[in-house]
Amino acid sequence: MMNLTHWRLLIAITETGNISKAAERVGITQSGASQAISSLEETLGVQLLVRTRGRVLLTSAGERVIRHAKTMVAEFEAIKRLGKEAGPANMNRVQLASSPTVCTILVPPLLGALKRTHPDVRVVLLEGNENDIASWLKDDKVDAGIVVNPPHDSGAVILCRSSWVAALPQSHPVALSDLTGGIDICALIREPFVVATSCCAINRENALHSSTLSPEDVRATVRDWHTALALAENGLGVTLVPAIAVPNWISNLRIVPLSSPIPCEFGIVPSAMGSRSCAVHALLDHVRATKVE
DNA sequence: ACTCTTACAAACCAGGACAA
DNA sequence: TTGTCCTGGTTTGTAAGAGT
Repeated sequence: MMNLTHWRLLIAITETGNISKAAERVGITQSGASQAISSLEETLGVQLLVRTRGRVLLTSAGERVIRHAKTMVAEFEAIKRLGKEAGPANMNRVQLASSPTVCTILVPPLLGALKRTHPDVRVVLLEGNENDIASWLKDDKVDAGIVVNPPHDSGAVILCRSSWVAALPQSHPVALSDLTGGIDICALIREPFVVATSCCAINRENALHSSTLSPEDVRATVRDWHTALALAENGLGVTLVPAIAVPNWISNLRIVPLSSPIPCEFGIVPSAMGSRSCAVHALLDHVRATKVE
């Protein structure tokens, strides 16, 4: 007969090197542990441990068995977590990943409106960079994530549409010129440049990628659009950000649309786990029902 | 000799399976 | 639903082996 206690005990013995301590750790008596291991060895028909006075060691068969035992116990713990996460307390919970910049811009109004339409849905926000968000979505660590220009096959629901705009210091020679009709991105990339990668490092779907152009003189590469704007405001260079990322408090910058507009979409992408969650569907339905700007 | 650790046996208990 | 049987685990007591 084998059960999880046997495997936990075996793992504990290899970690403590001592049957008595291992027994204490898994909550059985020394005698019970000794008998349990003997029973395990008898059932498997192979010796798993070499008992010496100072230390109990694994045989080569034991080494092979313990690898499977650890997997088994880990899988069982994962199943338990799954049950806990799917329990009544978490049925209406959505873990939503987002970059700090997007959290600032899009998430507060989204959550405010969601609270009115779906007061029972509880959103837990997780801030991370774009790599974190991609990894969390892939590994089902979150239910959904906000992604810039999500792939069409990702099941994303578009939360917001915007377009890229140039931000230039007020005193910049280009900013002083006639920019009726927008600014040509080719002219922009010859200027000292602040590159903002926020949310765009994964699929490179930023304005520069869309235009297949590279700035000639990169003065800084930052993640946060607000940081890029602050650097531009202080004369470090020009930058490109989505129009919705430009806050009201910007005063020393001239914000100019591109002469050839490059669109930018923000979508909520559900993870595999999230796509099976009622709460995530409620969130996505709410976004679908909301008029996208 | 003493201590520590492990192994073993016997009695007992708890829980599950099953039949009535 | 209840009683019986079986299985697995615990406790208690004891013995053996090895280190100090």
